[in-house]
Amino acid sequence: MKGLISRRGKVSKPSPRRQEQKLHRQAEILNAGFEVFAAHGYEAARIDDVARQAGVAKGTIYLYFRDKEQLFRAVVRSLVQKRFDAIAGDFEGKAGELLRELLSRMYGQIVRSDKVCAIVRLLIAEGGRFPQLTEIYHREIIAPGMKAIRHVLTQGIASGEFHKTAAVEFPQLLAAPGVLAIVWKVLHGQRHRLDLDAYSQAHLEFLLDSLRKQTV
Amino acid sequence: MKGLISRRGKVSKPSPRRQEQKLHRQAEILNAGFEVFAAHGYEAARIDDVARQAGVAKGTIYLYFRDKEQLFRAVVRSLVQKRFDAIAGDFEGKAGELLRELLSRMYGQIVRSDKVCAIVRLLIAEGGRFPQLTEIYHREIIAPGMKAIRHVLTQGIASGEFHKTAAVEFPQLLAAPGVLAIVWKVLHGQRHRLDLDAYSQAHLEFLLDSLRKQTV
Amino acid sequence: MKGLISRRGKVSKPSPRRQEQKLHRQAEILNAGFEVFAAHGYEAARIDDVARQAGVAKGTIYLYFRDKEQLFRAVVRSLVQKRFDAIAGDFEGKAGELLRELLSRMYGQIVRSDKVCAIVRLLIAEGGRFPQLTEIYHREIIAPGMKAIRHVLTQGIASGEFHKTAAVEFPQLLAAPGVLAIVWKVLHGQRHRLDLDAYSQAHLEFLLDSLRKQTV
Amino acid sequence: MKGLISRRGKVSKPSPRRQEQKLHRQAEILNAGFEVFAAHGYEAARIDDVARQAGVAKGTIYLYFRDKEQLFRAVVRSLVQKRFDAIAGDFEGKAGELLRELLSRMYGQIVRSDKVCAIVRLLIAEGGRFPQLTEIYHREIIAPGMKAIRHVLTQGIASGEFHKTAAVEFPQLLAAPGVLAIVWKVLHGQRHRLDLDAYSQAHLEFLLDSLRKQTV
DNA sequence: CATGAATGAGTGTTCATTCAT
DNA sequence: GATGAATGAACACTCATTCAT
Repeated sequence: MKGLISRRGKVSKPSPRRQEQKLHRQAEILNAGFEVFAAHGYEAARIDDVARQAGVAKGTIYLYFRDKEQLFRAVVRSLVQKRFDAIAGDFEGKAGELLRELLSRMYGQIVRSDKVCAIVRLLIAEGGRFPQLTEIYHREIIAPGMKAIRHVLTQGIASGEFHKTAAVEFPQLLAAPGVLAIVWKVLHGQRHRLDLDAYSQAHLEFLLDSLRKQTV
Repeated sequence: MKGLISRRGKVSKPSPRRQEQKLHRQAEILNAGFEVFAAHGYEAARIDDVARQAGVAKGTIYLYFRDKEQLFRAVVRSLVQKRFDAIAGDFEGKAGELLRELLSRMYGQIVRSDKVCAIVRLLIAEGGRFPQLTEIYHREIIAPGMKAIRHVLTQGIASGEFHKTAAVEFPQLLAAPGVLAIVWKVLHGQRHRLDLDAYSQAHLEFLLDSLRKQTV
Repeated sequence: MKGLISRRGKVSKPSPRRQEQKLHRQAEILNAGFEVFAAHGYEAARIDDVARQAGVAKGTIYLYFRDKEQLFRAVVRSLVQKRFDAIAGDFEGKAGELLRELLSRMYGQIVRSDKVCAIVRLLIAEGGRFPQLTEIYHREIIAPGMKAIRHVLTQGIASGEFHKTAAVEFPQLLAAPGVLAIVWKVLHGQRHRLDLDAYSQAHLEFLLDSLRKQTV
Repeated sequence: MKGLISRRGKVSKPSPRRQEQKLHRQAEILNAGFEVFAAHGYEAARIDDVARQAGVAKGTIYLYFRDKEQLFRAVVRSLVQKRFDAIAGDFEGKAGELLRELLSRMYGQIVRSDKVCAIVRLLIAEGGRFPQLTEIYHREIIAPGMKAIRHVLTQGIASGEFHKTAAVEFPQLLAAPGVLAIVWKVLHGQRHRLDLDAYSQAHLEFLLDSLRKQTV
C-alpha cells in the first residue's frame, strides 16, 4: 500500500506518462550498465560511468537499483530475456536441412553477435560471484538450446537419415564449435580472427560426416 | 665476473642460500597470486590477500613485483610456462590410436584440471585488459595444440585411415568439445556437472564417426 | 546559454546558492591547505590534516583539486593574488618622504606579516620542486616591487634630492634588509627577535645616509 | 666500559685502521646525506638514496645514526663546523679596505657557494622542525659574522673614516644584500641570474656612500 | 523525482626501521 | 661490522553510497 496514498490524501495516480518515462529511464540505465560492465567487468565498472553513459546523475541510479550488485543482476537478467527467442522456432523438413538451419542461426545470431560475446565473457568472468545468474542463463538458454539440438538429432535418427550417435546424450558436442568460436573471439579479438563463414561451413560438413549414415 | 667485487672492495656474496630463498619466496607469491586472482579476478583481488596467502607482509610483494599489474602478468606468464608440456610428446601408431591418445591427454591433463579452468576463466575475464597475455597463451598453447591436431589428421589421411576433412583447415573443430567442457565447468561448476568420462568417450566416438572412412 | 538546457530537456540549475557554497568551500580548503603546508612543508603535509582543518571529509578535497600537488599550487597561487596590492599605490611628494612611505609599507604589511613569512618559507623550501610558482611570485611581486623602488630612486635623482647610485641598477640593495628581516623571523622565530621598529628606523637612516646629496 | 671487553675476554683494541675506516665511512654518509637532504628536503629525502649515494647498504646507515632525524641533525651540524672559518681572520688596515675585504669574502666564499645556498635553503625549510639546528647556526655563524661587521664599523668610526651609523646597532643592514643574493639564487636559480660581480660592487659603493664621512 | 556534493571506508603503494645471515 | 630482505604503519587517492537541495 505504501506510496499509493500521497501525503495529501489524494489517490496517487501513477500517471501513465510518468510510468512510461520511468521505464524508459530504467532501460537506459540498464543499457548503459551493460556497456560499462561488459567493458570493464563488475569490479572495475564505475557507477559514475554508468550514470554518465545513461545521461543521468549518479544518485539517480540509486532510485532504480538498490546498489551496484542489484544493478548488475538486473543488467544480466535483462540480457537473458531478450535473447535467443529466434532459435526457439520449430523446424520442419529433412534432418540435414534442420541441422543446417540450426547452425545458420547459431552462427548468424549468436556467434557473430558482439553483444553475445560480451555477455558470455561477463558470465564467465563474474559467474563465480553470481552463480544465480549463470543458473538463469543455463535454464533459459543452454537447456532449451540442448533440447533443440536433441530434437533435431532424434528426428534425424527416427527418419533414418542419421545413425545412432553419442551426441544425443551430449548435444554439447554439436554446439561446441560455436562455443569455441565465441571464446576465440573473446580471447583473440582482432588479432587472430576466425573466418566464420568458412568455419561454420566446415562445422556443418564435419557434423554431417559424423551423423549421416553411410550412403554407400 | 661483473659484480663479484664491489666498488669498495667488499666481496659481494649473492649467497646461494639467499638466492634460493628468494626464488622460493617469489614462487610462493606467484602461487598465492594465482589463487587470489583466480578466485576474484584482477580488480577484486587484494594485494593484502595475496600477501597473507603467501605468508609474507604486504610490502614484501613489492620487493618482487613493481605493482599489482606486474604481479598479475608474472602470475599468468608463470602458468603458461609450466603447462601443456606433456602434450608436446610425439605420437606413433595408427591415427585412430593417436586420436584416442590426444583426447585422453586433453581431458586428463587439461579439461580435468581445476587450475587450467581457473586460468581460462582468468584469461577470458581479463584478456581485454591484458591482450599480450592472451597472445602468449595463443603462441605457447593454442597454436602448438592446433598443430598437433593437424598432424594427427594429416597422418591419418595419408595412411588412408581418415578421409579428407574440413577439420584440417579448422583443427578447432576437434578440440571444441574440450573447450566447451572447460567453459561448462567454469560456468556451472558444481551445479550441472558434466560426466567427463562419458563425455570424452562420446567425443571420441563422434570424431571417429566423422573422420573414418566408411568401412562398408 | 551553454549548459542551461540539458540533453534530456531538464533545466540545469547551477543554483546560485550552491555555486556560492562551492566557492566558499574551496576557499576554506585553500585556507586550511595554506596552514598545513606552511606548518609542515609540502611532503610532510597530510591531506587528512587539511581536510580536518577545513572541516570536510578527505574525499571532499579531491572534488576541488585533482591531487595534492594541484592543491598546493592552488594554495600558493591564491596567496600571491591577494598580496601586495597596497604597495602598488602611487607615491607623491619628496623622494625622502616617498622612501619613508615605501619602507613603512614594506615593514608594516610585508615583513611584519606572519603570513608573508610563511609564504616566503614555503617558496624557498619548495621552490625547487615547483619552479613555476616562484616564477609567478617573481612576476607578480618581486618585479613590481623593484620597479617601485627604482621609480622612487630615479624621481629622487631627477629632483636633485638623491645623488646617482648603483642602487638604480640593483634596487635589491634597498629592499635587502627587509628580506633579511623576513629570513631572520623565519629562522630565529621567537628566540632572537629583531626589534622591527628600531630596525626599520635604522634601515631608513642608513638608506638616506647613502642616497642623500651631501648637504655640507 | 661497554664494548671494551670482547666476548673472548681479550682487551678490544679499536684498531686504528678500523677506527679510521669508520670515520671515513661516516663522513661519506654525511656527505651523501647532505646531497640528498639538500636536493629534496627532510621529508622527501629517502634513506635509500643516501645509502646508494654513500655506497653502503641501507642498514649500514643505522649503524652510524640512530634514525633519519639523527642523521639529518648530524648532517647539518657537520656543515656548520667546516664553514666560515676563513671569515674569522682578523683584518688590518683602513676601514674602507676592511669593508671591501669583508664583502669580498662574503660574496666569494658564501654567496657564490652552491653548498651554502643549499644549507640556507635547508635551514629555512626545516628550521621549524629543528630549532636547535638554526640555533647552532646562529651561534656559530651569524653571531660571529655580526661581530665582525660591528668590529669593522666601530674601527672605522674610531679612526674617523666612518661617521656614526645605526648599522652598529644592526650589522644586519650591511650583510642584508648578501642574504638577499642567496635567497635570490635559491628562489630564482637559473632563470633570473644576478650578476654577482656587478651586484657586489654596487653593494660596496652603496655601503661606502652611506658610511663615509662627507669628504667635502 | 532528480541531482551532484559530500562522505569515509578501503586499496595500492611507499619507506623508515629491524634483523637474520 | 655490513648487508639487504622483510616488515607494517602510514598515506594519497578512489568510489559506492547517502542526502540536502
